[in-house]
Amino acid sequence: MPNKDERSFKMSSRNRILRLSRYKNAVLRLKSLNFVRIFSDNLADATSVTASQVRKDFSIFEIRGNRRGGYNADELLNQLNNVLGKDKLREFIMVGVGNIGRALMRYPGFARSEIKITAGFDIDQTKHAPDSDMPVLPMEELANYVRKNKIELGVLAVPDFSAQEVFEIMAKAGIKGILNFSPIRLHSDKNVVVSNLNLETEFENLIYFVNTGTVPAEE
Amino acid sequence: MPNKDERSFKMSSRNRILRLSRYKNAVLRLKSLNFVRIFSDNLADATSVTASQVRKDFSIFEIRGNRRGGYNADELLNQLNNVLGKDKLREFIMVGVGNIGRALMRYPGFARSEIKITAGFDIDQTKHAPDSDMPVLPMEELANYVRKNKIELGVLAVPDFSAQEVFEIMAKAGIKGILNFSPIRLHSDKNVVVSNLNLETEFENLIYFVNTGTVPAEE
DNA sequence: TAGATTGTTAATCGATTAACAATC
DNA sequence: TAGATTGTTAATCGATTAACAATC
Repeated sequence: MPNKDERSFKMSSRNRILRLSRYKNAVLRLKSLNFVRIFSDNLADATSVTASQVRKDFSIFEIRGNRRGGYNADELLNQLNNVLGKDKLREFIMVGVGNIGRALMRYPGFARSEIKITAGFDIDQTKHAPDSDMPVLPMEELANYVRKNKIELGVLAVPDFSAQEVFEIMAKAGIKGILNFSPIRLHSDKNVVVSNLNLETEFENLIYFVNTGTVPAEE
Repeated sequence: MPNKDERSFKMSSRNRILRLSRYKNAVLRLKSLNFVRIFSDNLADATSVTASQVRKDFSIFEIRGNRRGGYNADELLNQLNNVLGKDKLREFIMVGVGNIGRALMRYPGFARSEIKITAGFDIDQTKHAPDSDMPVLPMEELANYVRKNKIELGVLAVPDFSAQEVFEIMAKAGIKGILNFSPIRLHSDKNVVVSNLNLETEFENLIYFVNTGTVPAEE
């Protein structure tokens, strides 16, 4: 839990949070161009939304600017990072060290961010590497590792036939949020938030819009 | 282009198409349980939407059932596959054969589907493997390969600093649809459909919903 | 036929946008 | 101060849901 008040948590749609991530990325880019003040119009242009939408989103998270002076770039970045939980390091375990799992463990894009995958778990003992600096451990050690290291987040990247079973192992171990790359759609109960990312579905979506010659709405 | 009439193409939202993919996956599962007739209520349960939503989605794509008898499982699967372009093999090139690119090239989930990555391209010559059955070729050969093999679709998985440049190479070569895994948001012009999938953003989204203890709406 | 389910229309809900008063 | 931009309210738009007549 971040240090902010419970009051500041708003029930928000997935799309709104996705936009906040994009604003954050745009602010990073504008800052690298030495912007000190950023206007809602700047962010609107950079992320292809309306300026009204930007101000509305900010307003919902009580991100306040300066009438006439826009938003201070540093402050804005801080506030967005705060909402997105980038105020401190977030540690993940990777469950399933196959193609996708291994790729994510090595993904350099996380290096600059506050996201870190600290260990992998797999049933295949040929993949085990307990002494690596990013260790791969047997599934049996998952619960213990999660407890000892106070891990709350995990990525699930196992084949379809074991997804449900592995989900339950993770939930039982106390994992609170799972990013699910398996092709099985998992349903979150009260205790675990699940975010499903189905690769085949993403490909199918692109194929549809290419076939029809239409353009999908911006996410 | 699929064999269907232009008239049958509806301008549709990304979310609607994502739901069609899910219905399709649910139908596959129900068929494997020997279902012959499928009701809108069955799909509603299986995909966590309302039965009204299912019928509305079908109605928009002129997928017709039988009053009283629901939808014939085989017919329904066919019609959904048709809309989603799974009526024939779709060939992709992979541009950027790093962690993510390689993982997708080897992803077994595509084997059963009508999605195939036929070749990879990379500037790093240590990655080149022109004689492999899934060849990795130099970037210089991309345009030629695309033309010769009539490729329309591609995955972009290069680092941020080269994303824009590589996008333009792909567009110029005649690629019509790009699934973009790079952290740079690309914008589609009239000629190329771009679908952006930002991994960091997906992680941030999960983190937000775990932190706030709220549950994201079903996509 | 009687009963159940579709297909579609109308009602509702939520998200986006426009407009503008507040104010820096 | 005059002018420009925010923050918020009201209007619009689009997507979801409810309801029910059509019909198998």
